Amino acid sequence: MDVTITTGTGATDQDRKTPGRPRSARADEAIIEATLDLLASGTPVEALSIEAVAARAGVGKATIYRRWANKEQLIVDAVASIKGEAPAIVGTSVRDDLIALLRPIGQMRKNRFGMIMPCLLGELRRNPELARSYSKLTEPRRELLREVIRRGISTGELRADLDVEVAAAMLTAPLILQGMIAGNPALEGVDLPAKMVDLLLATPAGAAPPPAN
Amino acid sequence: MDVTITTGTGATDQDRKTPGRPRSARADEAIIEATLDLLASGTPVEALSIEAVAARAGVGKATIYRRWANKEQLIVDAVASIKGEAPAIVGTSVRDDLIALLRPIGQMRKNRFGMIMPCLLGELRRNPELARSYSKLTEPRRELLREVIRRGISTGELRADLDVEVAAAMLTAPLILQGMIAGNPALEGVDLPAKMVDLLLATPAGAAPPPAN
Amino acid sequence: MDVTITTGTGATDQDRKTPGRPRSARADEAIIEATLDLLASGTPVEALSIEAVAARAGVGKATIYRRWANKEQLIVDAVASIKGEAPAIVGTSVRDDLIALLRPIGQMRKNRFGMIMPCLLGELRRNPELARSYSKLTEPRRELLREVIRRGISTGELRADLDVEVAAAMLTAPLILQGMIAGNPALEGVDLPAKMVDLLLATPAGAAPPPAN
Amino acid sequence: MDVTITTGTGATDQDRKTPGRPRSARADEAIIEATLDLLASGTPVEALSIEAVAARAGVGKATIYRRWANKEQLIVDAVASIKGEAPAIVGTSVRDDLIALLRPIGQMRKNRFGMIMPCLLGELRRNPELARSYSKLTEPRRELLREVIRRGISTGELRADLDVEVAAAMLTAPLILQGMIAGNPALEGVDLPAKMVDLLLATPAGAAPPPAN
DNA sequence: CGTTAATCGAGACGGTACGTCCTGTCTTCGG
DNA sequence: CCGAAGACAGGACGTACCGTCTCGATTAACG
Repeated sequence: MDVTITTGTGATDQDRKTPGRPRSARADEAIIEATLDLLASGTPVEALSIEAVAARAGVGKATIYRRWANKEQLIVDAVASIKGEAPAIVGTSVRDDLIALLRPIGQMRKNRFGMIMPCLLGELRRNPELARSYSKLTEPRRELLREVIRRGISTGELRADLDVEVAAAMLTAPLILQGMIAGNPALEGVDLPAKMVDLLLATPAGAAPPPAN
Repeated sequence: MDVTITTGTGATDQDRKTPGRPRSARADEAIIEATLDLLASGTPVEALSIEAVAARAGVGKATIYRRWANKEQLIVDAVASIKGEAPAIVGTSVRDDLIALLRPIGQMRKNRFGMIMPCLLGELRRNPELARSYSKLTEPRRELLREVIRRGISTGELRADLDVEVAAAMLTAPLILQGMIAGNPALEGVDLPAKMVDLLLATPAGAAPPPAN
Repeated sequence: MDVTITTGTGATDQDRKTPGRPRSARADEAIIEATLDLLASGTPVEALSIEAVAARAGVGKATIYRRWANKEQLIVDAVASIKGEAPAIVGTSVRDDLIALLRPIGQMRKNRFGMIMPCLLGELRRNPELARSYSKLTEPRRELLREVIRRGISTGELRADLDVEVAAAMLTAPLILQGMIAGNPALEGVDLPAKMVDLLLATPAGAAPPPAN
Repeated sequence: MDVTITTGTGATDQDRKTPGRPRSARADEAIIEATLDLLASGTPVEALSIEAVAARAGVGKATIYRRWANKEQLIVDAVASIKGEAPAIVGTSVRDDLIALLRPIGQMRKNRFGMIMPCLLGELRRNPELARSYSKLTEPRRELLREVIRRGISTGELRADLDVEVAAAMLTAPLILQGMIAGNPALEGVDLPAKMVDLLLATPAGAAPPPAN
């Protein structure tokens, strides 16, 4: 077994042209599109069948299996393809920047990304490689967050004893949990991002602004 | 079709005894036991088949379907039945209590509860009733945590501007995410519970105690 | 008809008083009636389920199993209970008597007995005891037929070289086959009983009557 | 849902080749063979399960359901496939020919065809199309018989007032009944074919040949 | 410019599991 | 003890997908 499953990116390292008919790009698109369609239209991820994807894409099942080794990888690729939305832009105060960065996480529930992700968690748990590939996907946003935190520390806006990674986790995890999973009804009406950021400020919010700068 | 699926709680509405042979308690146990056995022995939740549970429990499939409408509810009931371990006990300082309370959450990864839960998230997301029943399961521990936080605020150990719910979320969510899902490699060696608790102390850990205030 | 439905346990006809509550005759009737109802209303014999009979009779399944060892015996008893119609009466000439005796056999197709019997053939084939009990059921009619044939031979109306059993078989079998099973379309409009009897007359029908008598 | 179940004849309406992988002829054979094996090895027809056929044939259940809409049609096709043995050949006297033609019918009891057929009668009764297809199967033998009878009438060996169809029915029906169903014990040792044929001879067997007539 | 070889759609293949139904047995209750 | 109700273990039903395979028909680039 020495199959080459190109999985999307398909960086054909070398110039060695494969003989025979090349793979149809239209099929790729149609498959991804069909997958997202089905997921968005309510199909639970675990109940998504390759058969249905093939039918909706107007494609033979083998055409899918030729590209993706299994259902999960297809779904991950499909999800990755929608993840391309631009992240938030940076503004004036560190507090505002953090809040702007965090807010969309809490609203995942409402978009199709939030509908799909929780169902992948089980698979992510079992398949570390997949988890890594997913984490690479979200890395840019996380890096952005870390940078803002670092800036906050250096400007004195945030507590000096902050560990950047720990702070990032404390800020994002509650939102992710709230966004993906059922969440705590006691937090329903609360402006969670602001409240959390305030807890990490060097000076309690509402108090005098940080000494200088 | 007017089936009664009793699912565990078995609230005998009234004293009216149901006619016919009563359901066997041994079957109940055998089914739950078989389910946990299979899950603990590596079967991915989504791949757990009623057929296999029935076979291992030495029970007809109908006996399972008579009690649980679907696989997910069976799994939730099964999981609920193992969750009964007593939570941590309270000690001396608020900081130590919090850490003692949080530490086991981060170690879920290693026990079978941590193996099972992530796979249920998708189902929890779609099925609010199920989510509620699950949340009732974890409520005692959450309440304990909230109490300790409240105590910390009143003694002045924790920041006065803490929202109890927000603080609880910030402390638990990172651990849950780290425990259930792959998590951040940058946090691998870190004593997350301690680091997080320290960030919510009124006075940075190691510094002088709060100035009366 | 003196049906003793005890089929199996049998021997209720003694004075030995059984202790406890006696079996309800209403249940017996209801079960038989329900069985015939279901069969007559199109249910294929092989698809008749004890469950359905019990439900329609308003009786527990165990009540049926207590009386009949299995489905086939229940059906046979049920069929036996409708078989009690009086056989034909004997008249003037042997030819007319035979025809009168044979005609109803050909019309079985139209009554519910004809609907039910063919489905029992398979069972009769495998279960000789059952076959014997069925044959006992039809014996009176067959004996009547043999008697008429014997009379015909002695009066000279029928061929002298007739074997009574063989003649009876030749007269009844085509009608049974035609009545129970699909039958030959070429025989659809034909007055089969008359034609067959004529072939066994000593003198061809329409020719001069037998010499003496 | 617009499935085509080809069931044997497979009249390819047009030359238009169906796309996709063609159906495997080996599977066809294996299924039929397994069906006959099971039936011949004692399985009552009504108890024959598709599951068992599939298992013995080494075939998926779907492969069977793709070809036959239900169990009965599968069985009929299976039976049809064994019925192909050449019928008897014609000889010298009409009497001998008839007897040679009839004898195998009475011996059906002993071969697997005789084991299987009675169980199909119920189905034949309910399903006229099926009955027709079965009757087509036996037609060649019946036609042969009719021909011999016609020859017997024209040569004067058989009674002149015979109706061919009626005579055929009288000769075959008793044998079929005796062969398929339990039958009359009084006929057990009798050479039924010979006895019956003799009754239709113009001159009683052993007597002088017909007087020219 | 015809080979050659991998692609395409379609759909059959051997399987597994589904959730329903029925079997024949058992276990309870109330009469 | 009977009758009803209904749970029990078992097993077949017919369906839906799985992941693989085999078709005839396209496509390119290579020779």
